[in-house]
Amino acid sequence: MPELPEVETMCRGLHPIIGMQIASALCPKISVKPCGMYPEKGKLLKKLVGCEVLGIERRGKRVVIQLDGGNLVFQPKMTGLVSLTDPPDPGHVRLILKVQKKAGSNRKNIAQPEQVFFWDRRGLGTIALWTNEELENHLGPDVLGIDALTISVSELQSRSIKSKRPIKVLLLDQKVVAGVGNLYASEILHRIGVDPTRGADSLSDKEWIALHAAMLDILQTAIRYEGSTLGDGTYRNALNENGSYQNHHQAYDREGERCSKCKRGSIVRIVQAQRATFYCPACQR
DNA sequence: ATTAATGTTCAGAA
DNA sequence: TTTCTGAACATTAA
Repeated sequence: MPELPEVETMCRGLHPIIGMQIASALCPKISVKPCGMYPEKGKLLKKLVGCEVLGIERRGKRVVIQLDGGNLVFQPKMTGLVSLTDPPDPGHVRLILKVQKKAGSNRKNIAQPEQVFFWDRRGLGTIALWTNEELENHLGPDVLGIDALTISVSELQSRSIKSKRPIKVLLLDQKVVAGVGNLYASEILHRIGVDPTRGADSLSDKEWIALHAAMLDILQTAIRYEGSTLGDGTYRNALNENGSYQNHHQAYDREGERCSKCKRGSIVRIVQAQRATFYCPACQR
């Protein structure tokens, strides 16, 4: 399920490895197909060994481990998980990095992690080692940005306003704004009472302002709750605990339930661009 | 036993 | 140029 809040939570959980060194890198033998890697597996693993972890950063829905040998970029897609604790099961671990204190480091022995793993049940996720330039080339403007520097209303509006695509579908386009996922797109539009099927070009200035504010508020709130752990429970925070924002969803996965906002309509499920959308036809116009 | 659905995104076609 | 479709993959529920 990794959307922005879940990826942000993963990144925060990785901070203890900053300053440490990669002692070894391996792909465990598993019965399912290996996940996508760039460069190809052998080269990638070799390049990682000996690198020092300089920092951790979220870019859109990607986890970036900054190394002195490049940026190690994980794209969790549907079911990926980057963590220091135990994976949900051993059969879908795609990469293990053993980490150690750097020689000569004077770091105290405060909960030194021993390994980082990338677990991905479906295996749609990817791992890439990119230069700074390659990383920048793959970036869209982030919803929350570095150090919570957010995209502005005018920037959001100018990037969207010419499009006739349904507003819900447009919010999922990572080239327009990076970080909004399927679940949170439904929540955002429900909050501001806008019908997800409306063309992006039909929104008023006032609605763009509301959309922008709701987007930031919902995503930041979801980060505080460490994301949403859905049905199959694959997503966990750094301590291997479930997120809790799923308890605050107003629309997503609430088909048939009474709308919490208007108390009149009930939530319906439709399909847009082959993805589920949940909304209240009574109050989202 | 099939089929549909699941958090994402990319290439290629329309 | 923009927008839509299918594919990548594993698993569970209907």
